[in-house]
Amino acid sequence: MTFTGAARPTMLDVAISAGVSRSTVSRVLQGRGRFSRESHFRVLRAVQELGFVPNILASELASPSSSVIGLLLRDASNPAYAALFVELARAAHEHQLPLISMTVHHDEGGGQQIVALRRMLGMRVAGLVVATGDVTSEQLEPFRASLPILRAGRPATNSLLNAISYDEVNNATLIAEYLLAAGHRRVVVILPTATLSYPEHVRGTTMIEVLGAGGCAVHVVAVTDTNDQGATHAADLVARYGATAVMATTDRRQMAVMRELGARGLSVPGDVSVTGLDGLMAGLDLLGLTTVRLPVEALAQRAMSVMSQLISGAGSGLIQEKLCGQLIPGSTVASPAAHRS
Amino acid sequence: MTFTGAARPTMLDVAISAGVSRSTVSRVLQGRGRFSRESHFRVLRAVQELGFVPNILASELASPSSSVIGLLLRDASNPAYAALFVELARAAHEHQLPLISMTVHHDEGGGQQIVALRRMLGMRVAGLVVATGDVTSEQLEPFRASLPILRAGRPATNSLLNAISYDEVNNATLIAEYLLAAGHRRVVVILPTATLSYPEHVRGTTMIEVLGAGGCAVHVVAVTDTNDQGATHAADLVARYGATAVMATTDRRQMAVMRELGARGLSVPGDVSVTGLDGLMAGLDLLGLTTVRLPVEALAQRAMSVMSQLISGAGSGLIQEKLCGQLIPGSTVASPAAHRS
DNA sequence: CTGAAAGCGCTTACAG
DNA sequence: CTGAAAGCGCTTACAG
Repeated sequence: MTFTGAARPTMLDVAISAGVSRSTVSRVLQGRGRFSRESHFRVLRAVQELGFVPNILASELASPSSSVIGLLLRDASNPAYAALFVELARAAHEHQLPLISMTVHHDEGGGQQIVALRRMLGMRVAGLVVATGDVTSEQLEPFRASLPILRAGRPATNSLLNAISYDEVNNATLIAEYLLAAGHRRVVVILPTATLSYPEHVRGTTMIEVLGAGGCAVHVVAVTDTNDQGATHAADLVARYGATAVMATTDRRQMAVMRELGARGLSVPGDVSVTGLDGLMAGLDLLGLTTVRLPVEALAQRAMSVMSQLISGAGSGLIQEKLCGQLIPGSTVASPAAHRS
Repeated sequence: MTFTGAARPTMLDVAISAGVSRSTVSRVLQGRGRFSRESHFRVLRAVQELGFVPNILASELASPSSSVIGLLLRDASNPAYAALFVELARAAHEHQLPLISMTVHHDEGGGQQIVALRRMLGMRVAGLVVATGDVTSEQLEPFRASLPILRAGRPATNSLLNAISYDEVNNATLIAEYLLAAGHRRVVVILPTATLSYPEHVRGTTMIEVLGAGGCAVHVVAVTDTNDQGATHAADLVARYGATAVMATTDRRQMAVMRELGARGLSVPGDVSVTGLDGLMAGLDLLGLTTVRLPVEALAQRAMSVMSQLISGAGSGLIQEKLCGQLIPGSTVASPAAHRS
C-alpha cells in the first residue's frame, strides 16, 4: 500500500502558487465577489496543479450556512427501508439537495442511535430526514428548534415533528376488506409486537379489527422475535382451525407462509389464501403476490420537497401527512367457497 | 413550523455555564487528560442543561485525525447495489467504523460523480470505499496517496487501486457450463454494452465464450438502453432460431424474459430454459430462478476488514481480490431433449 | 489539575 | 479588483 497520508494542499498553498491572497482564491473558487481574469486563471491553474480539494469541514465551519442534508436510515435489510433509501436519494438528487446518509442498526441497546444522531447534528447538516423508528421523537425534540427535522415513512406518534408517512391503517384496511370481499370468514393474522416493528403492529391490529368488524373469526400469531416470520405458527393455526386465509404484515412474511404451506403440501390459493403488504419486490407479478403497494416514490418526493422548503425558510406550520398505498390483487387469494366444499 | 434557526450552544457556553475553561470542557468530553471529579460533574451537567452537541466539523478540523469512512455508492435502483449497500453498512458497523454514504447517480453527464467525490474528500474522511463504476479510477488516482481508497464490487480495470470485487468471469462460467451440461446447444444471450454496465458486459461476453467453446450456437441480443431489459428481442430470437434457452446477465432481465415468454404463451422451462445472475431477490426460491448468487456479504465483510487495516496504517501492498459466487440451480432450466422432440 | 494561546482551513466584511 | 484581519468551534501542547 502506497498510502502515505500525504498532507493535502490547503488554500494557502494555492494562494502562494498563484501569487495571490487566500481571499482571492476563495472568491475565485466560489465565483462570488470581484476578481480579475488574470487572478481567475492563475488560481484555477494552481488548483489544477496542486490537486487542491477544499476542506468542506473548514468551509462549512467558517461560512454561516451549511447546505447538505442528513438522512438517518434504518438498517435496510428490511426491503421497505431499502426501497425508501433508493427513492429518497433519488428525490434529494432531483431537488438538488446534497444528501449524506448514516445507517442506524436496529438491534442496538439504544446508544448507537444517539451516536448517529449526534454525529449528524455534529456535522451541522442543514436539515435532517429521519427514516427509522429507532430514533425516538423524544430524542429528536430538543433539536427541532435549531434545524428542520422530518420523519419519513413511519406513522407519527407525536404531534411536534414534521412527518410524511404511510397510511398504514388505510393500507391494512384495503387488503383486509379485499379478503372479506372474497368471502373469507376464518383468517389467521400474523401480528408482530409494537417494539419489534411499530408499522407492522399497526397493520396487524388494523387487519384484526377490520376482519372482526366484518364478521370474521380471527386467529392471531404473535411474533416477538426478529428472526421469526410467523409462518410455522400460522400454518399450525390453519391446520388446527381450518382457516381459509393467512394475512401477513409484510410480503416477506407472506412468502415465508407460502414456503411453509408448500412444505406441508398445501396449495395457494387452492387450499389457503395468503396476503402480504409492501408491494416492493421485483418479481411480485411473477409470484402473483396479493398485497398493497407502499407509495415509496411519492413519499420520497414529498419528503424532499418539504425539506427543500423547510431549509429555505418557507416554513408553513407543522407538516404531517399520510400517503395511501394501492391494492394489488394477485393470484394468492381465491374465494374459499371454491375449494372448501 | 417553529424552526427558529436558533444558535446552538458552543463549547464556550458550556465552559461558562460550568465555570471552567474550554480546555477543561474538551478534556472531560473526550475523557482524556486530567480533570477533577468536580469539573467532570459540572461540565456534564452544563452539557445536559444546554443540550450541547459538539460540532464535529470543528473537532475534526482541529484534531489531527478523522475517524469516519466515506462510501460512494451507485444509485441503488439496481438490486445488486442495494444489497451491497446494506451489507457494507452492516460490515462497517461490525468493524466499528462510522460510515457516511453518498449516492452517485448513473445517468449523469459526468460532473456529478466528481462533485460527490470531492465532497467526500472535502469531509476529510479517513478512508473511501467506492462502490460504483461511475467514478473512474483515473478520477481516484490523484488521491490515493492521501487516503486509503478501496473499490468494492466492481472488477478492477486498473492495477493501482485496492479492490475487492466479484469474480464475474467465474460466475458467468459457472452458469454457462450448467446450461451446457443440461444439454442446450442453441442459446440466446442478452449482452449489455460495456458503457451501460461493465460487470454485465463481462458476464455476457464470458457466457458467449463458454457456450461457444462448448459447441453451442449463440445468438446475441445487444442491449444499449437502460430501460431495455432485452426480453422482447430475446423472445424474438428464440422464435426465429428455435433456441432452447435464454441467458440473462441479471435476475431482473431473467424475470423480464419470463414475463415476455409467458405473454407469448411459452412455458418455462417447458418450452424454453432461462438463467439470470445475482441471486439476491427475496422470493428467488419461490420463483425457482436459476442463477448465481453474488457473495455480497463476504465482499462487504472483506472490504471493511481491509479498510479497517488500511486506515490503521497496517498497509500491506496493493490488495486486489475477486470473490466467487455460488450456482443456484432452479426450476427454470430443464434439458432441451425433454421437450424438443 | 487547569487555563491562555496558538492553530486547524476556510469565509467574510472592511479598508484600500 | 485585492489583501490583512478576525472569526467559525474545536484541540492540543505548554506553562503554571
